Amino acid sequence: MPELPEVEVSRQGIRPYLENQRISKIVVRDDRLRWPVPITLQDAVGCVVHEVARRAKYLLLKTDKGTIMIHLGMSGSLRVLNSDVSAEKHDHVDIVMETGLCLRLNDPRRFGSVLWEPGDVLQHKLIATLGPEPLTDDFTAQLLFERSRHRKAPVKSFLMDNHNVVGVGNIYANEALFTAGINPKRAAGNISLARYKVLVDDVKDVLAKAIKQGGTTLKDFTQTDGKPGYFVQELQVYGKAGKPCPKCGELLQSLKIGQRNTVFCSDCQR
DNA sequence: ATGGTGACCTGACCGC
DNA sequence: TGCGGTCAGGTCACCA
Repeated sequence: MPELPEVEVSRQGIRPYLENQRISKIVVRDDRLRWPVPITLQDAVGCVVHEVARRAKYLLLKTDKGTIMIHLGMSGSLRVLNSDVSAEKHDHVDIVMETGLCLRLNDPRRFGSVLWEPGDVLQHKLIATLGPEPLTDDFTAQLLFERSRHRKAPVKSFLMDNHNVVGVGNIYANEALFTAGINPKRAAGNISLARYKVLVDDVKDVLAKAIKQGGTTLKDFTQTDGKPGYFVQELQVYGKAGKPCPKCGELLQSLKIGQRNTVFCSDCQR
């Protein structure tokens, strides 16, 4: 589920229940996530969460002693509920607040992670080398253009590479390249500045729109039914191989780029 | 440095 | 009903 929009929607959803509240207990039912959940995570107990931030797809629960870093991987999701609600399958970690509410991570595939960084979280190994946030002014066509010169990797792989820009996952890479009219196989180094301008605008548009719409589905993070999820979006190409292109009617093609399913229109995307 | 691949996991789905 | 194969929204480590 999580691409950047869902992570941001999750951040907004959990924030009111965590900010300025003290952590009273952390329950780790299964520490076998992408990286083992560290024992030091318990250092967060007793701390007040003063900010719920986000960097790339990491949610950052900041305290005076350090930061809890949560990544949802491919299948993770978060809920806020009363801590006495019994855990279900794949409910691996609870961060229990003094209010009696807890943040509960469910992650069937265990590709997610929960880590503890006592120092500057932006210097953490997994975060320090990341590219700019797509929804800030740091993400520019000029940057993509310069970074991509002499690169022969497909533009789709280039766009999904966290070192160039964070938070563009498979769905939105497909969507943005479609909207921008760029063939996903085209070498990144072979795309003009003008076309990167279009692409950057379209990446921003599609992400912003998804966040906005995702927000509307998120009625109440404390509900136990209906997980806070993504919902059906107006996706134009993702998951629609073999169907007509929304622009020209030609059938959408699919192929694998970097092991990921890629859908595009061979007429509209050059 | 770059780019391509395997690996980490579970669950849903499809065809036999 | 069961079994095997395939696929899935991420991303790091490793090798040529």
